[in-house]
Amino acid sequence: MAAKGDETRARMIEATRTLTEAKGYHGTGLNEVLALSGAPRGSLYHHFPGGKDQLVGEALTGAGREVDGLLADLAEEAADVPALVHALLDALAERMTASGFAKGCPVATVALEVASSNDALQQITAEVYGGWQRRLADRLHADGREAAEADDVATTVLALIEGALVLARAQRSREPIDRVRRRIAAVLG
Amino acid sequence: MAAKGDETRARMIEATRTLTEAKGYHGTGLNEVLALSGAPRGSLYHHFPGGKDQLVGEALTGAGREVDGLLADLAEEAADVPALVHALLDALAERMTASGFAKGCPVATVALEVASSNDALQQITAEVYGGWQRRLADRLHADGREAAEADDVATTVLALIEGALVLARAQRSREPIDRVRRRIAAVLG
DNA sequence: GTCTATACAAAGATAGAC
DNA sequence: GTCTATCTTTGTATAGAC
Repeated sequence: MAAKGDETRARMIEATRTLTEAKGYHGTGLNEVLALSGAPRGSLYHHFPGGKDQLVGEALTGAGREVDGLLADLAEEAADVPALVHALLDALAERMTASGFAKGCPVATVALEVASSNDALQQITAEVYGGWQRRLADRLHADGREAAEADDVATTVLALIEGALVLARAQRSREPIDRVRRRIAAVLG
Repeated sequence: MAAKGDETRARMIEATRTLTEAKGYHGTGLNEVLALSGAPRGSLYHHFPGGKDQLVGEALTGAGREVDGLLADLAEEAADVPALVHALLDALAERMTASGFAKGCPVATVALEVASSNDALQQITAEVYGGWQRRLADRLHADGREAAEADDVATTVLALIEGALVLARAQRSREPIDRVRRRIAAVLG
């Protein structure tokens, strides 16, 4: 059975995911994390001796794994890659509007903040994006694309999604996502 | 002739642009801005009575105007939109690598941080992106695209560029930009 | 009106009680 | 081993000297 400390630990990571997705690494205070998770102050460095970086790092890898699982599911269900991307964009747009434009890509905000100033976290964001890209490239390759082109297309699709999330959140509108969605067929042509 | 205070003011905005592009709104301290710009401590609230938000706001609008000017120049020089985007991606990739992956999109990092928590700055980032989108849509329309499609394509191109910059900075590699660049013809087809 | 010194709050991290 | 209280630093903002 799961110990109580493990639940607390999980709640702290979940709170960190929510807060860093909306406001980034520097915008998320550990006090906020404790308040949102309901965890007591002293538990923080007990569960995360590496401090804030460890906590945010685990939040990033957790979000990365979750999206990767979603991608794997969609890759299995969808008839083709356009259908996969359509379903993904719908899910992301819904999640974003439901959160009042607080939720977009769970790693992008932190990724941009740490890219040139925090090696440990930069490496984690790089690996998360690399995993998603590979998942898309594999499906494109399975559908008959040559490997090098599958890599180019997968990165392009991922960039398109990430960019649409940036624009949608910046403009507080799902329209950029919908516009990009209408052009997916052309992008994958 | 320009007063000395105006130069100091301009240097503070420039320093803010550099720092917020790399580390975001919350990651940029006013002490850092003062250190990088060489401005004295007391000048800050003299030149920017609105404090940090005014300073960052002016940095964002300045960066927006500068990129808009670049877009206008490229729109005039380039033979077609693919050539325009190629030139833009080349310039952005060069700028990014030359800065050690500190420079990507000058507004994206802040845009993601403030989207759901700072109304004044969110509005500025929304307007900056809106201006860039319009600039691209106008050129597409001038090239013969129907207006609604020009909007869709312009937003798609902008999203693609923004996403490529996110991935490139996260992975500290210009390869995502190069991969996207190779797919531009297909996207605009 | 330009700058130095400082106030006040919040950050991250730790020490020690239980 | 779980939590309370505190320590140090850094953040933004302001007051007052010149």
